Amino acid sequence: MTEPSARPTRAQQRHRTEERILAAARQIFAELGYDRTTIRAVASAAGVDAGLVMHYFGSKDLLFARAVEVPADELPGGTSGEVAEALLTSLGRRLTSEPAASLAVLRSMLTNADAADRYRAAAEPQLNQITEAIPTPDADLRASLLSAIVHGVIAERYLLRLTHLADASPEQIIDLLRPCFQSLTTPPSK
Amino acid sequence: MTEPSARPTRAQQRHRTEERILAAARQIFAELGYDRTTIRAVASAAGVDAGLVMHYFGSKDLLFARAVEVPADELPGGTSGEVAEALLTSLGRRLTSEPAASLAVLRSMLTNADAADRYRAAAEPQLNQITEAIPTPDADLRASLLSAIVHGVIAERYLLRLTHLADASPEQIIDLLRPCFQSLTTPPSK
DNA sequence: TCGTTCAATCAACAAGCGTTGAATGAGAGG
DNA sequence: CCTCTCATTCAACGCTTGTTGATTGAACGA
Repeated sequence: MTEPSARPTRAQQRHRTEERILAAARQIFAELGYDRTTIRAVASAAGVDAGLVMHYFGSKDLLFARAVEVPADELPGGTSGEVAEALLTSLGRRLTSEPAASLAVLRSMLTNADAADRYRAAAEPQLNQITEAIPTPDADLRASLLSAIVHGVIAERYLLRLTHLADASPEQIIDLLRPCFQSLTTPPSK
Repeated sequence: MTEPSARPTRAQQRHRTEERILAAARQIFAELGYDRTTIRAVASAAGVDAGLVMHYFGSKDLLFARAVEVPADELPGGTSGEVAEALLTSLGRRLTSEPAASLAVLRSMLTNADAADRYRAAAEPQLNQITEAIPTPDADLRASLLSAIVHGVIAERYLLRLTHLADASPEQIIDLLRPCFQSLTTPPSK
């Protein structure tokens, strides 16, 4: 008979503390980027000692890796038009909720090689999916442009906080971008 | 009679050294971003002592400010179609030559508040120019999206080096983006 | 020519960083 | 109850960083 809110077992305690550290790490990495985030700051935000963070995660790099690992959301393939619409709804999801983990990657991407690799790794299957759906020889370039647009919009909305982009509703942004995505996924009509 | 290649005067010598430091700073800031760039690395790349960099520029922040100050290139106003085309040629210019100064800003933007302000300050007049040319109530959002696209493409080409984007010719990229820019600068036709 | 200026170097500081190893003290297991 | 485990803390290390002040020596002005 395990009482519901009894004293936690050791394994539970460890797991809770790890999660608390990871949550703090995600938030601070997202706010400050990799370089400016210190292990001491993460530890103090999680209410533990810096040594404990090292003891649990091994190094700052490994902590970053654990903090930002996230299941890449699936992007179903299909015709070019379907992929365009799927990309738009995926963008809409990322414009509605604000996942600290992917913001941490996005902010650290330009200065941390590991974050850049992680970004590429997360982007690659999506890029391939898009590429296959576009029936033109320059499909890979078109897919890369789509990716650049998505991440440019997210970066300027959440990280740079350009006012007009930060205030707009996701639907408004998506509606404005729909013709762009359609023209990039569709071969020249003539 | 000032011989052409005589021993340089003191003022000349100082100016040359300052320029050498600034060039090194631009390159290293562009490669590594603000945080990872050290004054010692800049000094050594310029072939001088780190103390001299401080003596000339006062602080790392001021050095960064001097290194990335750049005359904002003019963007002539006009009809919405003209602005779209002007934006495209401006993008083409930035995809052809590779100005280290603006890459330094771009790379440091997400982690250095000064770089972010600088980016905003450089983008604002262009944004206004674009906004005025678009005859819709959501003109400012459209302008912000155009800016996000431009910088997203540049970032993924030069900083992240996504292969398909890095290899493509500027003309190819511009041709693919033209419909996007036209749809964003033009009110819904129906 | 003499004193001043100033470009340039050198050595050092204080602070902050990631990281380590020993110490503590409370749970787990027999 | 005794022992082992392990979550957690603490103090310290070696290093790098931005920044400073003294110092040198050559160009400059009178």
